[in-house]
Amino acid sequence: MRYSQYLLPTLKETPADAEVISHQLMMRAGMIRKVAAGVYNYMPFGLRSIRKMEQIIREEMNKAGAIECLMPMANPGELWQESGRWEKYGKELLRFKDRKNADFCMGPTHEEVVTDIVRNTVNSYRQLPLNLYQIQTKFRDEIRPRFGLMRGREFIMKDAYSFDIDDAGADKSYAKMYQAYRNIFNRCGLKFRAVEADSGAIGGSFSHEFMVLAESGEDGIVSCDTCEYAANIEKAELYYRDMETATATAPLQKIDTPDQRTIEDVADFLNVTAQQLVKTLIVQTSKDEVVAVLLRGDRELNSIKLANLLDVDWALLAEDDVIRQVTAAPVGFAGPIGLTIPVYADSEVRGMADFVVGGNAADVHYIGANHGRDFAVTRFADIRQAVAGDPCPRCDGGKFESWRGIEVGHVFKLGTKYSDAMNATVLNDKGQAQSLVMGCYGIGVGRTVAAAIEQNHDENGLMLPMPLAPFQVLVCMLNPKDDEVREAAEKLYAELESVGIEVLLDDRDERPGIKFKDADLIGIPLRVTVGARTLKEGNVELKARATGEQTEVAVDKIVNKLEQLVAEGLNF
RNA sequence: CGGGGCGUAGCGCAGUCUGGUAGCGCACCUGCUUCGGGAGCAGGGGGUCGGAGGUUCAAAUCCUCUCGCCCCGACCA
Repeated sequence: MRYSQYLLPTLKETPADAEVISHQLMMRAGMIRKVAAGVYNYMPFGLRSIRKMEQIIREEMNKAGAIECLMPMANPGELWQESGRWEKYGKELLRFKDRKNADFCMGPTHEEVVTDIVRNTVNSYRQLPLNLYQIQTKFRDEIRPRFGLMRGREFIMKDAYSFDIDDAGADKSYAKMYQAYRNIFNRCGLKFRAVEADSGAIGGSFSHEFMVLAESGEDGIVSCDTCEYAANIEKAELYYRDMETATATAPLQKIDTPDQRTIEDVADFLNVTAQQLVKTLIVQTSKDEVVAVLLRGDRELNSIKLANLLDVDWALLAEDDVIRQVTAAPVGFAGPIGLTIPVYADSEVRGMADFVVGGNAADVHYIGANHGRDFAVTRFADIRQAVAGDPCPRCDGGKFESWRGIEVGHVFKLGTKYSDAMNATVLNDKGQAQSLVMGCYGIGVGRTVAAAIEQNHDENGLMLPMPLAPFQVLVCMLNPKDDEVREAAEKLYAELESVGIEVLLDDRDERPGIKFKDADLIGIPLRVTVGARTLKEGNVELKARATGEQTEVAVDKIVNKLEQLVAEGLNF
């Protein structure tokens, strides 16, 4: 490709609305342009990386035995009504009507459609296992799209769905996908971790997320410093193997705490640490229950764990008027003593005695409070947010480390949730109808490219690894008006094309400074500079974008050298 | 959904408080010079100031409504 005839609109300045580095660089390098909030054009240069990502995914999926198909973006509402998600999915599901006033939605994921395919075309266990995948544009009307391709509303996703006759088969399908995902992200040169995750709105029983490690990641992850355990912070289990129920030693005492509402206020006022306080949260659930939740003063509630414990869709902190009604006190003085609603306490609270709690009255707290003696706990359970330093639930002595990650892939074991709801059965070897056991597996294509940029850039621009780079080699023709330079660069360009190397020839009539700055910005892994200075010696200059390493190579050796470097997939 | 901020040329911004008929840098076009890390000089094109309504002799500027975009929050007890 000739730069002079290509559409590669680079920006000298960072667009004002781009916050994270991948978004800024994708804009500046002319890879994407925004059309609306969370909706982007893939410009020619960016599309090349996207397509490479897709191809890596496609190859690994095929190798793992999955079969590519393509389902529609516009989904009939009736399929979603059948699964129950038409009501349940919420506002992220973009719904609309066709001219006959029939319900439709833009597919945010395709369990319904793929289940419909399989129930209509697969009748026997002999046709299983089956894994169908597609690489397709999805639409989710996100509350807050942000960070360019990182969280768009419209985005390209690879989604795969496995169908098995039984759990054991589903486990095998899951394991294959898990391995395929490892291969995919390894091929992209990404630093990532597979972590245990909450299965969220898609539903199901078990799942892993593939997290690319990056400061800008939206997800918190913890991993054990000793064993293999790693999990999304939403899911990370906490288990106290030596925790004993604490015994009360102090008497319960009511004390005045005028205007001391927050944990910090109360701790300071009583001259104790937050660890000696137990905070009482009033929580409202999707089933319209109100419960109290007890946590050590410095801990945070994990509302996903709580929702799972209570078997509800969501469990959120109650509105102020509900708190006032339940506690008969102003907000800030809730406590477990005398409450009539169920009280759920974090496991950690079991080991606490003689603590401070709110008094359910204005300006009153209790000290010397004890569960069992002063109030009853409906149930102790793991309901708090994990933090660095917490004990590992899987091994003895391991401690959590924490970091940020970008979720680029997610594998779920779904079970029979959708096949039951949509009556997708096959006959088993005894001739009986049996629900299919499903799994689903997604990769955010654009997000993975963005994540790769988060991990591979410097202050001058992109440094995408060879497998994802839009081109493999940039030939930088300095001063096209110099006949010798032009002819040498043109010849090199033609030769590289003929051996199948993806080459961009910068034949623009621009000053060297502009060409070098653009070269660094767009970050093609290998740059060959053809200029009068080195050409006199019969050489061109070879520079690796990622390392900055630079060397002169004879004109008649450069094609071989580049072929070799590209084949190795490495910057030298 | 709540809070904050911003919409003026392709990009980055000034002008808005204090109303007087739109400007700077980059980019773009023409010419000359220049040519190994974002050149110089000269000339030039491009904006219904997000939209609608209102106040006024006069509105980018003041008022009302509206649309779009960005950020933060949605864990206060």
